[in-house]
Amino acid sequence: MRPPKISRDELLLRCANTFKRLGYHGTTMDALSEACGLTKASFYHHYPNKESLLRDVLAWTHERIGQSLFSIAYDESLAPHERLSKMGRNAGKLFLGDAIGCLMGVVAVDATYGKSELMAPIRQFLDDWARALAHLHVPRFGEEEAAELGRQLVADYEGAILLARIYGDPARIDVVTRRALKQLGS
Amino acid sequence: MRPPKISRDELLLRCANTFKRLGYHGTTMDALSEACGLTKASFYHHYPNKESLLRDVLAWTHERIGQSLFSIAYDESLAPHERLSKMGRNAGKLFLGDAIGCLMGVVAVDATYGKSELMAPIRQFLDDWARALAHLHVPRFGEEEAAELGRQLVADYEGAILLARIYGDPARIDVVTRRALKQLGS
Amino acid sequence: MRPPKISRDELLLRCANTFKRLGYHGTTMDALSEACGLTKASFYHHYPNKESLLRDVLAWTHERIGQSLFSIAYDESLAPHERLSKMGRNAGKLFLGDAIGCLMGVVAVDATYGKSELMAPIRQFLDDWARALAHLHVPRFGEEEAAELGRQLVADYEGAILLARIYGDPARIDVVTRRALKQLGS
Amino acid sequence: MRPPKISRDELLLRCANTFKRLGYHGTTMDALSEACGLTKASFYHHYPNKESLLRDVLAWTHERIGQSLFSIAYDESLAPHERLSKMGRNAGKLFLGDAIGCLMGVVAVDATYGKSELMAPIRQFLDDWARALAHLHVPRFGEEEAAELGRQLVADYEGAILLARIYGDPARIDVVTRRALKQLGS
DNA sequence: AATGAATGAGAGTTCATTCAT
DNA sequence: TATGAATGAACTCTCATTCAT
Repeated sequence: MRPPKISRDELLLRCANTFKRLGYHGTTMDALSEACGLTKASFYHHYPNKESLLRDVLAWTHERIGQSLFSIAYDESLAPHERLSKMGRNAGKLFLGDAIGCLMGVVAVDATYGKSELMAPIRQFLDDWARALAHLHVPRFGEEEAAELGRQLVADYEGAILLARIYGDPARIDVVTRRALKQLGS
Repeated sequence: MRPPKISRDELLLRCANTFKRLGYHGTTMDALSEACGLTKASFYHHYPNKESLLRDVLAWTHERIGQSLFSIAYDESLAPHERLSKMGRNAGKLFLGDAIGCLMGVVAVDATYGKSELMAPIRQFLDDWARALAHLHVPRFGEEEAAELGRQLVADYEGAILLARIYGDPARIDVVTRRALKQLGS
Repeated sequence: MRPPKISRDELLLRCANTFKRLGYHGTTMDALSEACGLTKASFYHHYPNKESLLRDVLAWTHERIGQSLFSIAYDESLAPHERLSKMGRNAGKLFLGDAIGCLMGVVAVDATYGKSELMAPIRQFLDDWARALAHLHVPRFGEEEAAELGRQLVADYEGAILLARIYGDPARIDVVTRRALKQLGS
Repeated sequence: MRPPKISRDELLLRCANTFKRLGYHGTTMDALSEACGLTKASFYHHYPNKESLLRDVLAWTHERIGQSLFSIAYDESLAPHERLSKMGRNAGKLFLGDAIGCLMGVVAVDATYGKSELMAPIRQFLDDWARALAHLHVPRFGEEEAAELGRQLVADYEGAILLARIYGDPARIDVVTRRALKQLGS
């Protein structure tokens, strides 16, 4: 048996980028397999269908962004505003590259209203993100208000990412971070 | 000659809602014609293809929201914070109903990256919205800063609408309005 | 009741030209009605369906070409070679104009093998033409050989018309006439 | 990997015959795929659309008839009149079988006037044929007159094939050969 | 007779998925 | 695992024809 031409990680990364760029309905199995350097039939050895692939892509993306972004919020070796700043910088990278956008937001928009079970993992992702951002605000605002601020910041980031995509202008994302830093008080 | 089964306005409204709910790629001509109470073939009597329909739907939506939302910003008989408040209330209605979401945002996400000419009308819509919101902030913040605040508010609203869609919770949109009112100073 | 916007003759002429240009399958009811300056629905007041229209178009064309072309062969006031020459000149006109081609040949090619009842009027047309040309050769070649020469000449003309269409070069048709004149002996 | 149900050659032959029988507009993708023993979707695995298929069918037909018909003209081991006779016999076979007709002529008639780029390969085919026939007449008539005779003979053959199709009488084609042999002088 | 609107049947094409080597 | 071939279902769009004023 030949070894796989592509690792699971590489495959998921490339598929995530493709979904992010084209949306769920706009992404064909051809586009996915080509992005992975496989033929369509070979691709099906890795995933039995488009939806189960998407599920894994969402989970993998959650995991990846959890480690490289959300985790920063809990790094007690840095001051809250330093963590927030670092998170903002990393967000800039994660939501750019290949195509501007947030996979979760993109999928939420065009795969919703018909496949509601896809919304659960997306909500979990956003909840996790909100929790991380909230954590930074607890010292200054208390549990309850921090939770609300976290949710608001997630919405702000998603809005900024969407506009960045539409205008082709990544800088819009940083605006959110700066406003949040001011609010936190550096 | 036989009377039309549906008026142009009614048709565009229903199609707009369908696109908003299912996205561009997720919307089939069958879905559109059924939404209008027509057969697929009859639908083509009104529009020659899906993309030209979308173009008209976008223009019509811009026009409609321009009149019912953006115009409020220029009603000098109200104080700025009253206008902002009214705009927020109307936004709540316009982006709900049938499906939570902003047509422009939805289309931008799943029809982008391939049909860049569709982005122009979407940007114009967002620019118009930002200009209206900016107008309210000029007295207090001056032209330049107001412009920036307008753009930020649009992003905030879009983010809130997206999260409202994902969580099925329309109240998220009001949060943006309240925050903006505080910023304006009532 | 309004008077018709178009006479029967004018309608048949325009439809004949359209069929000649686009072929039977390539001609749509839209093309036919537009050629007649009518809407599609109005067109159906004149003819109930495409095939019965074609039947009339073929009959009318036969009649028309019979009078302006075949009849020349029986004009005993001219010498045979003069009649042949005149027929050649008229053919040049009849098979050009609007589109190079012979309606009968065009229809035979793309409406055959499926609607064989359409072939009968086409054969009658060609038989009539062959008879006319044969008539010119009887004095010199006798009944039997003349009949064969008539059939051959029809084939020669049809071939020349086809090539004239393909190369966009009407002159090809005259070559047949000149060769026939030589054969007849002027 | 699964073996193809049909070879490229077989596919092109069957499609050529189908186009020849039904014309370009009269031939549906269903008819083509059925002729090849494939489903419509499978057919698209071989050719991406109807027009590119036609292009290949024309080129392949040119190639095939070039080898089995035109090449005879250049076989210097036979006397010119023997070559002409042999070409006539082969033509009889090539333009019969499955349906009487010349693919090039059929396509020229019903795919013309709108897709002029399809005419180029058809003209090349006819030019090649004319050149081959001309070659046989050079010894006796000289370059220039031979060229003209070649073109005339092609038109004669096309006319005869058309009439053979209309009357269902293949023998009409041989008449052209006999006349040409007499002209050449045996 | 004229016409804008409507429509069932199909045409060309794409897509997610399966087969067989 | 890899892959060229195959396919049913669905999708966008066209066409001949009918309806209703």
